[in-house]
Amino acid sequence: MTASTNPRRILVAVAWPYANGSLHLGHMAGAYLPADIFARYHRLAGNDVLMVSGSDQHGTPVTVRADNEGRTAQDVVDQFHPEFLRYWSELGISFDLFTTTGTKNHEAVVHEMFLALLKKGYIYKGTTQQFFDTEAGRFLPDRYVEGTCPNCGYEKARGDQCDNCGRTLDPEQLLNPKSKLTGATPEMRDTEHFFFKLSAFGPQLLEWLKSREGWRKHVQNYSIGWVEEGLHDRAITRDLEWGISIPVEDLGPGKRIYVWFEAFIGYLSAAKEWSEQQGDPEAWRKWWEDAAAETYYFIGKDNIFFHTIFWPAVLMGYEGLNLPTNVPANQYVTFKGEKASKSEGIGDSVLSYLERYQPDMIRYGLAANLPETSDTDMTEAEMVRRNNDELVATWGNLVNRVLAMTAKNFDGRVPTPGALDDADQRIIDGATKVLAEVAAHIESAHLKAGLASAMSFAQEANAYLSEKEPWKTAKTDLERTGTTLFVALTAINALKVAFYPYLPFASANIHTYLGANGVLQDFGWDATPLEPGTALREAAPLFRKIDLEAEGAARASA
RNA sequence: GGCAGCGUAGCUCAGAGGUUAGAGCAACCGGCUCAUAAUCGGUAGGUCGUUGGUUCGAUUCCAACCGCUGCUACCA
Repeated sequence: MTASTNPRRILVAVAWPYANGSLHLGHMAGAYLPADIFARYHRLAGNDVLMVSGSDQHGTPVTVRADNEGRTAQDVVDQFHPEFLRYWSELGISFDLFTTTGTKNHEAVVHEMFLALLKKGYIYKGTTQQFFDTEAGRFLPDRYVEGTCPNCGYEKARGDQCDNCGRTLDPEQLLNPKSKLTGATPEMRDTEHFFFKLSAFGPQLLEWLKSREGWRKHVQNYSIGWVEEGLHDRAITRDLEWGISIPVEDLGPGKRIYVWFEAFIGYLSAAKEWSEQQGDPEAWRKWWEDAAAETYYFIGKDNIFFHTIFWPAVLMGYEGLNLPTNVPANQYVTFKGEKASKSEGIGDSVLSYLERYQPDMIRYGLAANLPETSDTDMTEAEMVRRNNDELVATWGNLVNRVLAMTAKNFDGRVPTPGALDDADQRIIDGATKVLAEVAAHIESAHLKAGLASAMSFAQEANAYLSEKEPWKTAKTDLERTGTTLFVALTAINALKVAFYPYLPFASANIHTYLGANGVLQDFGWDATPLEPGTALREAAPLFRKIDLEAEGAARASA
């Protein structure tokens, strides 16, 4: 409806989770929820959004779990990929496609890109030395080598780092190195690999990074600092059996493409896969090749290097595909001051939250405290508090009280307003203003601020009701009461849109309660004026108030 | 060790070279009763991590230090 005549094309690229375990709320807050809020806003604003990601099947974490449990890597993937799909469906994370890196399509796209870069001379062959476990018959990643730290003498230092003194290490520095797989003493062997000529892109990357505007400073400064230190070429193949094959024979068997070199190519292959599914195999080009298209990568802070340096360099080398418009990487959510853990408390699997709470409650709790500029701390009690004091009390109650009064005094129909006074007009204007404000915040990836703007207008609307006291005027002046409720309904009608990216389930309900037909998504990012006389539908409270102690008791006795 | 981000009210977080530093919650006082004992108004609460420096003026800029987090190139 408001779909502009010239819709922007927005690619929302979201981190690929390793299919090696359940996700926790920190993952949601770090990447998936922000991406979804951003995507939902842009769709409603009439832009062409393509939101993609998928399970990362490859990489060490998946094989580690498989080894530990005596299963195949594929078996592990087959367990967690469906679980991820459940999160998205139940939490309302609206991917256009959530695929995996195990598809034929992905392999083909990776091969094509590899060969193109090889042909251009950005990929070359080289030899390195690496520890080899003769008992296991395989090369060992640095992490798989354990030994005594040459710096502090700690005996369980890993090949990449000593956990005791924090020193970064090379595995050959370890005294008395042992394989973590078998305990055997590994030997150094030559191994041949392909390298990506990252060093060739330093100046180009630096110029690009310095010219970015609107990026978060921790993302931009960090990236610039890294490039300024000087870029080294990186091996993009590994001595592994699990992963994407190398499209040339040169290296012999037992080698695969490095997981990170192919994972980010997934953003492109997923777009292509989606296009195939749409019956329009060339559709992806509109997001990847048209320079006017915008690309946003939603990731956690640990992935910044890959998205602001490595992937852009690959794209620069390949040529013809869009570089990131912005990479609004988030910091971490900690739980009671500690980094999210998969084993306890709020760091529990997302599913355990979905069992107890409404998805909008979870979305609100996370969105209100997103780690946009620094790590944020969260507890279950704080999420419940926000639900009760903000979501239920301010927003849910506003909707409920206005609809109830309208049902009671106006037979459940939108009243016809009389003359508007200043207070009325302020709210009517505010309804338009809040949509503009929230939009501006979301556009600049200040999602927390967008939510705060919406909530703040809900408070204004509550204050307006206190001032107008429609429950009193209902006894004396029905026209005045009608005007008040009409104005309040107008505010709610706008807020349902403003809150939609954050609370899609509740907004869909409000849309229905307000007597509108069709789905909210088709009405655009504006407040379609309410038609006096429209019949409202029977409403139920939007959010459930939570008594944490009672819930705790129920859970304890369950 | 190096690099980056952060350190602001009891709690969770905003903010900015300059009139009395903000929000929500918690506390206290008052109003209202339409609403999921929800709401509205008000009061109180901070030497803005520490120490120096630049400046007419810094909590905001700079330096050092302390603390937290991440990265440090074969974990991704």
